[in-house]
Amino acid sequence: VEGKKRLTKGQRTKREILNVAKRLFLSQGYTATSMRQIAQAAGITPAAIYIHFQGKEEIFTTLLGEAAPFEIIKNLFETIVAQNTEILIEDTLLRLIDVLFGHEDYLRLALIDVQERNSASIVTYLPEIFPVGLAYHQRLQSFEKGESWLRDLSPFLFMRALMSLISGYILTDYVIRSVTTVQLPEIDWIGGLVDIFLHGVLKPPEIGVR
Amino acid sequence: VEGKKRLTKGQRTKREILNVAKRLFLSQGYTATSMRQIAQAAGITPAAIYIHFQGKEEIFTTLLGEAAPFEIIKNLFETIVAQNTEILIEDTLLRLIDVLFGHEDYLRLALIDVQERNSASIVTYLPEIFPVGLAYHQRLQSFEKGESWLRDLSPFLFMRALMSLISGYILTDYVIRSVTTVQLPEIDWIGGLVDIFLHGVLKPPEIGVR
DNA sequence: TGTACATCAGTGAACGCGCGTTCACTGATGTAC
DNA sequence: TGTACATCAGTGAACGCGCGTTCACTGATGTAC
Repeated sequence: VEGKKRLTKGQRTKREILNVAKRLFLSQGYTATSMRQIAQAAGITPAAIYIHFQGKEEIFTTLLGEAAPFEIIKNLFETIVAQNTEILIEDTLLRLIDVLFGHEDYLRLALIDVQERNSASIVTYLPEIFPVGLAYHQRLQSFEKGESWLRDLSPFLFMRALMSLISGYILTDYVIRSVTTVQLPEIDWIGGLVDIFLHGVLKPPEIGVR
Repeated sequence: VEGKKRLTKGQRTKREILNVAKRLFLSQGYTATSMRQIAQAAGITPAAIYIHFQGKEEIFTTLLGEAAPFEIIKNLFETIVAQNTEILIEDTLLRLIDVLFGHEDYLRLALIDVQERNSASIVTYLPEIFPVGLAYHQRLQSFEKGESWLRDLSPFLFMRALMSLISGYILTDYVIRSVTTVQLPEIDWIGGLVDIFLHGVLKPPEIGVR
């Protein structure tokens, strides 16, 4: 009945090592975090870590593997439906940002990986995510043209614009959160950015003509 | 006449230290780069570094200070002119991306700073750049309304959308450059992204009405 | 239920090594008379 | 032009320290008969 709690002592320790290591890596980076720090935070000696992991390297890669939300994202793109293009894109972006912020740790770990370990972990997943994006773009194009519909854009450009929006939002979010000197008004940022993505910042040149 | 080359031996060594340190920090990160590595690459002993800098810390902050292009960006926003809103925004973005890619090292150093040193160096400049952005937005709004003009957006939202576009473009550029498995078509990425920023990804809902 | 043995999950000390920084010293260059 | 001295730009050895990892050992727990 307690099911989930039926872990051996070893498994619980391994879990604890991963938890504290994640916290330390995120706050200090990979190189600056030592095995002794991890051991102390987990309440064991450094040598005990080597019972559960081959070394520091394996702790980090295990964390990266656990944190990656690629399956969820893939599933999101493949199954999402809506009544027209506009709402579909809007929904997709809102949910995508939701997923990514629910896995914010992954974003930061991946950034550490790229920065300190010359390894682009995202890159290994990218060939997998690519066809998903292209299929999604095709679905967008096949909508009835009575409602608002997609402009004739290169699918690659569309995908990159989408990725730029997401990563740009996340990056500016980091910056904004660390600024305490400037007081920003309360704005529905995501809604606003998605709106700009859909309709642009300009009004159409002339009214009633075009 | 040779003017620029009239440096003392000490000044030349200091310059050399900065050059090699920059290269090492960018490729390995801050913590993973040692003073011995810097000294060896500069052709001196570690102790000699302390003649020119107080320590490792000062080398890094000096590099950050030298690399920051904030004055150029400020100047860009304040002096740029064009015949209408659309062209002005387009020009601004193209030049902004140009400046930032000309100072790509700064972007990476700033990222290292945020990641490994818990210090947001951008943040110290932000209060300075803020009024510049607001003034720019006001200029955009004051254009004659005969041509294409700006939608009625919050200036803060507009600025963030602009920052998102820029940082998103740069981030996706990193990723794309490290992917060698997928062959991408040749596209005018910047032009395409700016176009989407201006007009959105959707066609207007109905033709001839609105 | 009791005993013998294997496995599990650790400890504590040590390995060799590289870290950032300091310090006493040194030869070359510049300056004053 | 020659000499005395100060400053510049380093060297080489050492400081104490923390790093990732290994190794011999140990007590607790699980299993077999």
